[in-house]
Amino acid sequence: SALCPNVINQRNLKTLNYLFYKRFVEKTMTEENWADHIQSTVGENRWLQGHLGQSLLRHCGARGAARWAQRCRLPPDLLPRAVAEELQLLHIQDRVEEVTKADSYEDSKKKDYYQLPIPRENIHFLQTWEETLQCWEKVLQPGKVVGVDMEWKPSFGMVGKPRVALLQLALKDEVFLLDLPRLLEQAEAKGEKEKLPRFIQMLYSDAAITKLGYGMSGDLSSLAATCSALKDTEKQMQGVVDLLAVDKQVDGLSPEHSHEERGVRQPEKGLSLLVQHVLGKPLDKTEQLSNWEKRPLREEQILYAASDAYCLLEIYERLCKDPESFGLGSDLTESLVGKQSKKPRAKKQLNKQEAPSPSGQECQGPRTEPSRPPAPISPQELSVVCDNMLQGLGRYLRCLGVDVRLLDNEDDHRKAAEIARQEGRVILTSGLPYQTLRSQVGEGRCFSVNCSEKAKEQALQVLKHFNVHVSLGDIFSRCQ
DNA sequence: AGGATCCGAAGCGCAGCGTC
DNA sequence: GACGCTGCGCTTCGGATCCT
Repeated sequence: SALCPNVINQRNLKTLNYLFYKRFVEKTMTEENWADHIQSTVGENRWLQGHLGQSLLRHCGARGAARWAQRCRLPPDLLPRAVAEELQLLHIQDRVEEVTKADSYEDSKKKDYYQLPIPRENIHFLQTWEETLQCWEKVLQPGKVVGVDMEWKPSFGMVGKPRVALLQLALKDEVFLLDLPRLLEQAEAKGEKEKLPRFIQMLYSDAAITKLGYGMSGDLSSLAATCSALKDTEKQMQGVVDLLAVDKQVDGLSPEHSHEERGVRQPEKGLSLLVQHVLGKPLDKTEQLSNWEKRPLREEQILYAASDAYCLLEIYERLCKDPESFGLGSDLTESLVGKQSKKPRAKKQLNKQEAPSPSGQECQGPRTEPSRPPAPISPQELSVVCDNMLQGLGRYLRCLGVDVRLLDNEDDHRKAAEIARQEGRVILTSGLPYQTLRSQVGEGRCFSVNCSEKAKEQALQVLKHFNVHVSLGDIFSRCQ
């Protein structure tokens, strides 16, 4: 089967082509990662090796192809002749180059990227059960805050869900990298299959341990695919903070005020961008797409994996310290932990007017005001802008002497916000727009009217809310 | 590539409003 | 009261984005 183009070979050939696209067209893969993937795709399959040789010649010429062929250990007899000849020459030059290679890239990278603040010795790569037990004892303690992340091999053209190849747990002083495939395999051999899943289960379901992640649902679905015993982890988990949720709030409210550098580089996104915002420097993501199933892991991979989990701790700590400066409520922990139960999507609850307040922000709906009634005002002192849905109410209020502005039919809610700001008016609206408008205008500058009431009832509602006292002289006072 | 999620646009039924 | 117009609320769908 190594020689004929059967189904599996065809699929791997497709993957091979895609990898060429990534490396030479999109240019989004480092040499190391690319070589790893190429090797794991082609393996010892001579048919694929032949294809690889030809593709290399096509994409990088005889000289370049020879380099890659050497690196991927392609048998010379399968290479196009021109490449094989270059390969001979290369062997001679190689010695010289090895010396200069080492120092070139070390410096260039660092400094510009987030660096792990803990020494290398404190990153532990765990492959045995005994080591894992020690990790366990340190992690499973009430009050701990743990950065959690996972890595798996990207599924370039492969079928089926990816299996987790590495589980990273970051504590304040050390990071544990669990070689999941290895540990599971070992446990299976010993007939202790449930042990590791149980540990993970305990970690996720313990509300006293704060788990930090970024986009955890993806991690968890991979985890479920890796180990069937962990299918329900997502449902049972407690004490989880997903920093992806924070990311949006930080982004939306204070877009890059931490650094005034513009134009130079902006390709940072996702977690890297969040790290840049909060900690100053972005994350080096070059290892993200590497082959996480290959052992041993390269040093760069180990550092990347550890940083990815550890930076969560640092971000969290920083955000907890002064959440306000990042535009977050002061109750960061609670709100985010609470937010985890995001599954039940707000469906029909909105009908009942009382907006659910998901993260504890006070809502200024019609029913929250009676705590401290302001001094009564006359209708002339109230300026409002009415949603076009509430034209009836608008006219009614106008008759009572209130300064009312009605939206034209083609205007949308942004217009209402604009007018409200420019003319210092309070917005009267209903339903969903209330939620959006409230966030756009100042405190108490937006009032939600119950749509199911008649205009008269609505008007009474408004007058009561703003404590407006209507006298006989006010009525029709705005009419010429 | 492939999977998950988010977000906005579009479609649809319903109901208020104005007009006759 | 019938009719047309219009916005709301809900659902669906596709594109963008992020993850490995």
